This record gives sequence, structure tokens and C-alpha cells, in this order.
Amino acid sequence: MLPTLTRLDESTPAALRPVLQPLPPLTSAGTRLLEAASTLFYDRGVRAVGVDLIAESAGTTKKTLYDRFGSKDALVALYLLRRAHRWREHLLARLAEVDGPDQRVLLVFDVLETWMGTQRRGCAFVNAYAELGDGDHPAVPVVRAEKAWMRTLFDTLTGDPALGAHLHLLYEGTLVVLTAGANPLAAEEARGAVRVALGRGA
Amino acid sequence: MLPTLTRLDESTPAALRPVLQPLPPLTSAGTRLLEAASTLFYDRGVRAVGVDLIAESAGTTKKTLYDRFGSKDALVALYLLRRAHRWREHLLARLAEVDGPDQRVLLVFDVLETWMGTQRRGCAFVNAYAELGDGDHPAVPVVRAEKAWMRTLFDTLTGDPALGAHLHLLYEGTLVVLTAGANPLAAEEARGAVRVALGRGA
DNA sequence: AGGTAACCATACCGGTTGGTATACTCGCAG
DNA sequence: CTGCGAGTATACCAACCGGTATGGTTACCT
Repeated sequence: MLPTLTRLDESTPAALRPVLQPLPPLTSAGTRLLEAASTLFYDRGVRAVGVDLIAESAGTTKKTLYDRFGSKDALVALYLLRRAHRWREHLLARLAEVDGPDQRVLLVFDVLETWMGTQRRGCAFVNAYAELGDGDHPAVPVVRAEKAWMRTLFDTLTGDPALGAHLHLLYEGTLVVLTAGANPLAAEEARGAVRVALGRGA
Repeated sequence: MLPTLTRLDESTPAALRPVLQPLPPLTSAGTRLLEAASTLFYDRGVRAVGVDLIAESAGTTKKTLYDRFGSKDALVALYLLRRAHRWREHLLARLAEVDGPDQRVLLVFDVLETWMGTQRRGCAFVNAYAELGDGDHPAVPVVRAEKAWMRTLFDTLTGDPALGAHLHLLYEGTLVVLTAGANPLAAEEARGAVRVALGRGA
């Protein structure tokens, strides 16, 4: 299963395919706006960042922001959508480097640890959900889709839904313990737990 | 270990003792303010709720709020502190009802599921951390302390730090998958994973 | 030549933010 | 009787919020 993950072919599970669907094209000012918004949203939170600051950071104006994206809510949703896109691309590319389901599962936690080494604010999707709640914000479906995608990844890697659920819980727990818990050993402890879950002994 | 958890005695680990330290007393208007703030903060998020709304919901004034708590930040920290206090009291009382470490570990996830059945916005500490970041907000130490306390609980129940880490990761993951992931089966899947972690087979 | 999409600059809008100031009433303890 | 802590009521503050309006300037396409 999953013999090559670098490109889309008939062996790639259908549930994982939306990874490679291209995002809508952006103008140059639009790109700068989305880039600035992404770092600001992630570092300070969605509600804490105003549209004025985003426009100023992007070297453009609020007018352009609303011409391109329509609303702040839509910009937030697009920020999460692009972040999910990049994370999936990065993860699948790394997973394609090794063979065997067990090695791939363990590699997920290596990639996560490295990724979080530079992105110290934890899971952008959990953070956004914490701020937006379960209302009708357009970003909420993006959050749910991201969690469902990770679950499907573990199910696909192992071929066992019970094991996939176990690994997914460890994955989400690692993110929380790393950030809110401020425990730098979380990823290493998670790999130990993964070996137990895989039946490779403690 | 942990023969009785209903009261504080020499067999209760020192790390779990802060549970029973009483919270500072409040005046009548102060109680109403903290009560109103707690439900509003949890349901809508910390940043989304203004002090005007809190004062109005409590049937009092902003003046009284600042006389009692000094600042909104202090009120947020106290909200989390009291919530941690109540959760620990509730959890320890339930754990005292059963015997044996394995039953107690599994019961943690039962209690969590029931608790989350009524509190649908997930972990208040993860949510607050998502909004406040790793800055110098007075609530951040409360969040870290709560995560450390849960980790210590699992370590104490099992007597095995590696197993405690595994169970803690499953615990935090369950909260995320239940809420941001909107997967109602998360707690049941977690109990299956717990049995694997405990070596009781899949 | 003319149209159009993208962009920049600036000003404005009503509403809300955390926090402070002033002045008054009540109950209680010395 | 007096002082004081607690509470109520209202007004105020500068700063910021998301969003809109107006007007002018490029650059490219037909």
C-alpha cells in the first residue's frame, strides 16, 4: 500500500487525493496579503490580528484585501486551507522516502517534531477552532477536514481502523503536550507509545 | 498506590495535593461575576467576551469587576484555576469509587466522555492557550500546571512513566478529536487504545 | 483608443475594547 | 456616631474593530 506518495496515481487512496488539488491563483498583492495574514494569524491568533495590521504588513491597503478576499472570515479560511495543503504536501513527500508501514508511521512523528521545532504555536487548526467555536464560520469545515485527513492517513498506513484511531489520538495528543503542556519530550514519548501500539513492544 | 482518593492523606502523592487547597473567598457580586465570566469564557472564548458583557450578565457593573479582580487577565486566570480545581475534585471523587489501576485508568476516559457530553467546547485550557499564546499572560502557568497534573495522575495510577506518557497523550488526543475533529467515537476508540497500552490486548 | 482589472491612498462609519473617574447608597463594626 | 468596605449607576477615555466609499494611477488586452 502507498508504494509511492510523491505523485497522484491509482494506488493513492481517494481520500488523500485532495492534497494535490491546486489552490486558486492569487494576484501579487493578494499573495503578499495571504502570506502576511498567515504568519500573523498563526503567531498571534485569528481574533487578535486586525485587517488593518494585515494590510500594513503586506505593504498594501485594506481596500485591496477586501477586493481580493471579500471578508476577513474568508481570508481566515483560506489561510487554514493553504496551511493544510502545505502540511500534506510536506508530509507525503517525506513519507515517500521510506518503505514499510511501521517506518512510515514512526516517521510521521519525526516530521511532526521537526515541523513543530520551527512553528512553536502548535496546531493551527486546533487553535483556530478554539477561537471560532462550532459556529458557522467558513473555517470550521477546513478544521474538521484536516482532522479527518490525518485519521484517514493513519488508517491507510496501517490498514486497521482501530490502530489508525490509536495513532491519530497519539498524534493529536503530541501536539497538545508539546505546546500547551510545554513538554519537549512529547514527540519522543509518542514514538515509544507508537511502538507499543504497533505491537513492537515497549 | 492511591488506596483512597476521597481525602488527603500521606498516601496521596504530593504532586496531587494542590487539589484541595481552597480558592480565595469571594464577595457575593464577585461570585456572580466569576460565574458569569466562566460560562461566557468557555462558550465563546476569552478574547471574544468583553468585560462589559460579563458585568451585565452578572447583574453588576464594570466598576465592581475591577474592584474585585483588578484586571480582565486576572479574571481569566482565576476562571481557569477554578475550573481546574473543580475538574480535579470531580475526577478524584469518581476514581475513588473503583479499585485497581487498570479500572481507574479506563474510568478516567469514562469520566472525560461524560464531562464532555455537557461541555461541548473541549478543553478550556487548550482553548485558552490557543488564544493567549506563550506570552506572559497570568493564565499560561495555570494551563501548564493543569497538563502537568494530568500527566502526574497517569504516572501515579500506573507507576510507570512511559505508560503514563502514553495514556496522557491518548487523553489529550481524545479531547481534540472529540471537539475539533467532531468524532463522537473518540472516547470509545480511546478506551480501545488504552487497553492496548495497558497490555490487555486489542 | 478604449476598456478593464489590479493597485494605492485616504478618509470615514458605527460599534466595541479594556480601563478609569465621580458620586451615591447600603450595612455593619468600632 | 462614625468610618469603611461593598455595591450601584453613569459617564468618559483613547484605541481599535470589520467594513465601506471615493478617487486616482498604472499596465495590459482588444
